[in-house]
Amino acid sequence: MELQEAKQKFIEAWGKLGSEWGINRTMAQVHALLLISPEALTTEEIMEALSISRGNANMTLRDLIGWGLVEKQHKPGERKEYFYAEKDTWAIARQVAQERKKRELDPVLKLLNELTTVTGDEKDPAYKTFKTSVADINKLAGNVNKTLETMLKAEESWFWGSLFKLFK
Amino acid sequence: MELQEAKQKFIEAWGKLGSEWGINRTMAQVHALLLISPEALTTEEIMEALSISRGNANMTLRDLIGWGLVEKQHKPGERKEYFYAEKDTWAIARQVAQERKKRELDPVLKLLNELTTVTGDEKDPAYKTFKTSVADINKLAGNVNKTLETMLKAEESWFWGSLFKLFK
DNA sequence: ATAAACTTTCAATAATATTTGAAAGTTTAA
DNA sequence: TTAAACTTTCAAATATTATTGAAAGTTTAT
Repeated sequence: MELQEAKQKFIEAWGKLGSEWGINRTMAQVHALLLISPEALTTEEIMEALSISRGNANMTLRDLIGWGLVEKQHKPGERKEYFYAEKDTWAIARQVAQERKKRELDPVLKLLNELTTVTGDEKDPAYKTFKTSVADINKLAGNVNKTLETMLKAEESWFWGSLFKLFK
Repeated sequence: MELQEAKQKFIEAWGKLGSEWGINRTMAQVHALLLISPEALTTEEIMEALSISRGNANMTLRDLIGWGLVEKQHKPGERKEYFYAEKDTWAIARQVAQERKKRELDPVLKLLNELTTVTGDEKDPAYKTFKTSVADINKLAGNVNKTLETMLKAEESWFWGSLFKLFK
């Protein structure tokens, strides 16, 4: 396969994967483009490469910066802003995990904890089932949370190394 | 908090979480409703409880069955179909992980492997960066894949027990 | 102060995803 | 068979989300 075709497919696949996981397709594609680019790119170049508008490129880049996946760069003597993506995959994974934990898991955990205080009639099956289900989900969410927290602190080698030792 | 309000909030939160992770909001809500219901429910009851149309209820239930999260039940002497959700949270987590792995991770892994065979000029920075990035992502995806496979086989107690020992 | 170079905003538009509801299909009982 | 009870389908309508592009805003150099 030629580089040009491979790039194309990679960007497409990354975009699809992103959209399947609730991440804007364009955002994933811009990220993919920057990931495989050795140099930082300008807004113009990104617009051109992905055929998107200036407004879209601007907002998407801002979001990516918000996720901690991309940073602005300035070249001496130039007015233009350049955008560069973190290339360390483990760092990317941690960053995404951290953001989604903060934005989505934490609020749910908070609510689940509140829901465990629900009052009702112990004889009522609806009440009992509700309590059990919520308690159960709460426990799993707590476990996921702890695992993520460990992962966020961990070095890649330590994390996978330990996991593999565990899983033989 | 009263049971009625708590149910409401739970269904809402589950729907929101689902939509943030690329799962249709209604599907997540129907799942939530069944999760906290001690009895199997009919299509009518689900339509009523969530104010959704018959067509929507029918399709959503079919999808949930496709995900292995809900099953049909029949009561003797009745024509109506009843729907019941698996209540074991660990089983749900495994089921979801398995489906998403099959539908989304596996195809990406396949593509990534193909992309590692890209040909090009070793002196070309674009080529080198592409190869490195893809190889790196491929490795991480492989690790995630192996971990999921282990998780799919694992018993809950063993899985989290081991994880906690590991993470002290 | 002015203008060129560049970035940001956001109302309008387009694209995508979800939902409806009525008709068609199926199954069961008599 | 017939009809009632129930389920499924899918084209059309609606709702949601993403994108455009031109105007407004900002910064820098002269």
